[in-house]
Amino acid sequence: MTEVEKAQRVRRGMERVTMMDVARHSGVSASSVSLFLRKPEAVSAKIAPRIAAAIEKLGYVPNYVAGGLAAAGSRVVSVIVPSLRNAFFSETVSALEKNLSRNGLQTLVGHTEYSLEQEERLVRAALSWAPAAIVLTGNDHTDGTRNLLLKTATPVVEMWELPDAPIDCAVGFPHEEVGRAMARHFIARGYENVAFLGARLDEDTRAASRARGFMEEMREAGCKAQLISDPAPASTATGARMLDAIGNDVRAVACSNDIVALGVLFEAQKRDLTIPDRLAVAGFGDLDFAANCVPPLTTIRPQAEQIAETVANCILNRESEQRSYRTDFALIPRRSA
Amino acid sequence: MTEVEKAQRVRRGMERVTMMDVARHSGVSASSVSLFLRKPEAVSAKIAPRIAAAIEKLGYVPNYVAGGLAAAGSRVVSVIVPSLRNAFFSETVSALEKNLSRNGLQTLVGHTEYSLEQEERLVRAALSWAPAAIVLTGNDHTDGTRNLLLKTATPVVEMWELPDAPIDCAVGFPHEEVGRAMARHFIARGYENVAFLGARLDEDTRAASRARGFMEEMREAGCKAQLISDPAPASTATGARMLDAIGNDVRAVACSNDIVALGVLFEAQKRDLTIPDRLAVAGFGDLDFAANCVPPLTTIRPQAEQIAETVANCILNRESEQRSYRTDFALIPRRSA
DNA sequence: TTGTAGGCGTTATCAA
DNA sequence: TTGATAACGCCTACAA
Repeated sequence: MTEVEKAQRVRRGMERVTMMDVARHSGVSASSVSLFLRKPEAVSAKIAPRIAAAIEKLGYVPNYVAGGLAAAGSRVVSVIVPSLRNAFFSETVSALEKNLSRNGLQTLVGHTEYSLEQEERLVRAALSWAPAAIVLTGNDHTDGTRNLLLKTATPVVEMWELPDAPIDCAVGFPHEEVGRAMARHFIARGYENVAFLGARLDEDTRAASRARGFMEEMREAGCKAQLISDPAPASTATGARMLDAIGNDVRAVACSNDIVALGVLFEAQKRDLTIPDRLAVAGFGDLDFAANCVPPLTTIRPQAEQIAETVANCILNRESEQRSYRTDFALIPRRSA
Repeated sequence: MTEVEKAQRVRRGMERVTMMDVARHSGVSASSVSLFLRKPEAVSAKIAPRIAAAIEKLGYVPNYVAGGLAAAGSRVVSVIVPSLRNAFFSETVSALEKNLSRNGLQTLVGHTEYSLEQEERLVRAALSWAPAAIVLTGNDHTDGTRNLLLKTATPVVEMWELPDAPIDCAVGFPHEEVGRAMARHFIARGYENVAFLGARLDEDTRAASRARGFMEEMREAGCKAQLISDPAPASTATGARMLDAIGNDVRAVACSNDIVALGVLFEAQKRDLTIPDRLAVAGFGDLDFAANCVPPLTTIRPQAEQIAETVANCILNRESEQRSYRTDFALIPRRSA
């Protein structure tokens, strides 16, 4: 069979250019090719260019599947987030991918749509790839997920939250404290009748923690605080809708996140409620628009990049096991509250 | 070695529960276990429960790496997008993942940050996983990428755009027409001095196509149209900044996308420019806030879900090769323009 | 219906 | 430095 014929068969998916083909073509053994691919300097200057030329000519693409099997462990990291549509997580995944790919690791994403059962299914599938690590969001998992993960040797990182009993590593910050910080900000400004507007709190346990911290701190300060909750996902429409549910005498609202807060801003504008004089508004996330909207939004900046970097470090330097890393967050006061 | 000992070794990563272990434990052969896993009904009612019990007890997780090698083809689909931070693509990836995982396919994402060289690297890595398919964004690729993909038997889908010469399948819509549609809308409303505000047009070739279509249609109608371009990524800040660059007599602006348009809305509000009386604004994307902002935003709805579904179909029904599928888009007129 | 044998394309271990 | 050889864990014939 000529090389042209082989190329045709390859294109039709009947065959595939293997390391052995490269070896034959350059007159060396497959092991030398393998060695060249992993440590080019370990092979003599005589055959290196021959191998390189053969790879180029034959269009050889290494097969990581076979490599992973032989080496007992693949170069993929499985990242499981609640939703990619959520800016926090798409940003985290984005930053994580950047950090990992720099080190030759690839990212396999899954999203749970906030379902713990779906998460378990994804974890099971992820484990099937013998990944270099598994990254999960939060600390709320089914028993099945937990058992699966406790039983495996695969490094596990839980992110965006700090569990009391981490499965392995954890990177995040305490959301209750975020809620408390926002509450103290409100108290300092003299807002004594306030509300928390929460979207999908049953599923978004991090937002629920923020709500809890906020409510507690407020009540401990003797303020009147009500918790509004909408089962719909966070959106500007949800924010606008929740504004209907609060009493006329509420002076300030803390929102699930900036999207919800933006909805409140718009709705307030429609109703001619002056912000912050008539109603103060705060969000969470410091998304792109928070600094530019009218008025600019008081919010909490959570440092998604720092989380991603720390997670990547956890995975790359495996010496540091079973540790929890706390990342920063900062309250950014702006004109809206 | 007792089972407890084995479990310990597994946890330490020294060993792994294989199909053979399950087979031994349930007193059948490995092929029966394999068969059970793929076609549970093909195995006798006698041994099926025994196998199931052993899998459960041993915590067996199938190894897709080995499976993929033996079956010559893995169950991953590699999806490469410019950026996950961009709502269009995170939504597409999200919808795609949903459609694919329903059919037992997993999603491997990569993002290029709008670099064609990075895309080539990602394609090379993707190919190494012997994926079931590769999904790319747009039709602008390096020669290397194109050659790599032309040479392989792996199905390729280009999405979000309709190339003149697709590599394999393509799913999307013509962005020039989107720009023209927006221009016609402006013309119908009597806006005769207009501008296009483009973010990162050198890299975002789809936005550039929209800009081109818009400008051409406008000029063909004898209107005055200027093209503003900012090298920064699309953001509200970029939108606000670009508003500075247009002349005082411009009556309407079409934006790269809704985020940029939102920035314009905010900036206009700061300057007390009434919208749409003093300045009409239109976006692209129909993002969450477009219907709720003040005033609501005239925009183009691109149907990311339809794209994702069609791409998934292309991958799942391989009979339909080398076809281009055109997806819908619609101009949504709202108060801003 | 169940079991046996061979092979998928690499990597790791040794010996030369 | 290089090359032969044995895994890696599973799937797919084929045989029983």
